[in-house]
Amino acid sequence: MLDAAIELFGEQGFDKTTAGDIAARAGVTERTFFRHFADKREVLFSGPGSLDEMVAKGVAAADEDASPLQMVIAGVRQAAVELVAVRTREQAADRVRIVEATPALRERELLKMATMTAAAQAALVERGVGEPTAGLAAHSAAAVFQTAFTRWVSGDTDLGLPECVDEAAAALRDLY
Amino acid sequence: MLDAAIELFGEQGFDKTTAGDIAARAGVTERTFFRHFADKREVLFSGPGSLDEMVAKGVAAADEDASPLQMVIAGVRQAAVELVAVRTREQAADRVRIVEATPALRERELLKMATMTAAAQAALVERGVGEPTAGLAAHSAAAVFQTAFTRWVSGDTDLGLPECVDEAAAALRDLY
DNA sequence: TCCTCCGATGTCAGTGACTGACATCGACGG
DNA sequence: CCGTCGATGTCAGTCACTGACATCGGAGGA
Repeated sequence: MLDAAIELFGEQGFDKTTAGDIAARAGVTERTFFRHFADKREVLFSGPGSLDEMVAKGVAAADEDASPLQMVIAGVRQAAVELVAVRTREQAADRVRIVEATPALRERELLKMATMTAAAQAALVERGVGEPTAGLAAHSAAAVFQTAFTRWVSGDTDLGLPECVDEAAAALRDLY
Repeated sequence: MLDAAIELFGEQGFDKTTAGDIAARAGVTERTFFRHFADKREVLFSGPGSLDEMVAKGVAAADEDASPLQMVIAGVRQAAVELVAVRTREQAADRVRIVEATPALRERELLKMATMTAAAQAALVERGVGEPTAGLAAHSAAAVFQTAFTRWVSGDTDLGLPECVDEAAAALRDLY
């Protein structure tokens, strides 16, 4: 079903593909499609294991005497490690191509990213960081992740995703 | 039309309000509604003067020998100044209440924010900042703006929006 | 003054995303 | 062999949005 969706989106684009098309290729009914996914876009965002949990785990496991920023960055690095275990760069690139081509999908991606940011913030607060600081740090970490992911997918580098995170984190430090 | 929409969303919520309802209260047809707004959500995001332009203007006007981060923050501060000239805190709070209550609207808001971030990044690049640095700085500035805006709207402070931006910018510096 | 043109609006029919209610069917325990 | 239950199919309906075409009122020229 997920495969059917990715195929069709790749072939004819997201907008030209109806929910019925996807269901048909997957051998089910449109109705069952909507029982599995809240809406048509969600097909592309419902892999196993959410970014949220990965990041939260990473933050929780971060070094005791690290700064808030170091803790969240450890969190997104952890997420990066777990992510490459599930998806190849090739798959990620295909997915990115589809998402970038459709505003509606970009929107959904931003929502997922915001959810991850909120999870990171909550995890920081859990570890005793103040609210405003946690929010700022979480957003910074999200920026690092996004920068790293974009670079990784672009193919301009041979680095793995976690190494790209390290690189982006270093660039962030240089902002000051 | 915009007023009709805000009223109805406040009264019965976004989901329970059809595009036809809004049009009817505004004394026009549903079809005309969709000629003015790309979709139902867009009503809440199509005020006069976009954040993008304000930020870009602010970045362009920033001090010559400022750091990239200082430039973008000047940009969002400029946007803050122009924004309070158009909307009262009360109006902003009403709008926030509606948006927060509806995932679909949160999504759209995130898209607008991302657009602003992209504009900020482009403005930085325009002033000679390197791509990755510009991206990170723009995201940081977006985080500052969001933090400031949230605080301003919350009513926990008597500060104006621009002053909240200053406050958040100071908190960002303290991350290091 | 009348005609013409044009932008804004109304009308209508159609597509597609999603939802609720109900029927069906196959596995599984009793 | 029967009852139950979760997953699926069926069907009808609502609503967001779109394209094609008709209408209408005002600005400007003959």
